[in-house]
Amino acid sequence: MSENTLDPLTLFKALADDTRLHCLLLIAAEDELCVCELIEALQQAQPKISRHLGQLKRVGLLLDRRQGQWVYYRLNPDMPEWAQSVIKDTLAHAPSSYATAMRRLQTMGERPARSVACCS
Amino acid sequence: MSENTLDPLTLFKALADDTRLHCLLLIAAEDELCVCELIEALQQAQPKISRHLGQLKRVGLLLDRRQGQWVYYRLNPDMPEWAQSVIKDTLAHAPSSYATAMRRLQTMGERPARSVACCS
DNA sequence: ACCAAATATATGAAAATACGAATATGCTAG
DNA sequence: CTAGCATATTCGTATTTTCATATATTTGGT
Repeated sequence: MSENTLDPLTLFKALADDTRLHCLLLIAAEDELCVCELIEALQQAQPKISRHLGQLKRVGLLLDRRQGQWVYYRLNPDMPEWAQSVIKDTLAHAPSSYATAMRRLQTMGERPARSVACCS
Repeated sequence: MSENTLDPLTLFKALADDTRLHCLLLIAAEDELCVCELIEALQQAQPKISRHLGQLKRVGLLLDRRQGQWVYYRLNPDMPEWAQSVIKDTLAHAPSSYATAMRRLQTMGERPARSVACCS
């Protein structure tokens, strides 16, 4: 299905776009986010966010799960160690740019309830 | 002159090309390499190598010094901590692809003498 | 079954990037 | 100063990537 081993070039290409990088960093910081939250945080059109999330998923950086009408994305825990380190290092550096998106996220009303699938 | 603070997006864009990534990793592994060594190791045309090295230098990842007819490139020690970590993590992962280039480098005859500029 | 909300995908067009070929620059030797 | 080697840059083109718009899919509610 999706390519198995993530190589450095593929990782860096995936991170070489503003929208993708922000999505990934926000998700890494928040553990899990749904598409509508990313749309709000980054103030970007829905197809744009969705397309980029799709790419990140396809190269093995993200996993998704559907809960009702929402789709939540999280880091793929099977990502190679070194790739996780790269993301962690980048996240720690935390430039102001991504703090802005984070603020929008936190002041966002109506965030879908993250109920851990209880009753199907 | 060159932009001062290296942001994540700029770093990842710089690493999102096969030639640039290989150049950077080889240089990181060898401390310092001249253009002709990279040409040999990567088996790429001279203007191509030169152009990519120029980009890496412009964003602040590399420094160069001229010694006679040769130009040696090395990592910029003033690069932010997190960026150095990213490179180090990637290097440690060392995919087979870049081992090939490394081998070409080591079996390369006539490598210019790296004499630390003694007599000018 | 039908409608609305959330998300995904397809389709060109526009923008960014990379490339080869030719040329320019800088250095050394004679 | 001329020739030759190593490296850099320019230029036009080809390739890749991104985008907006429209459309499809999935789910929940009525």
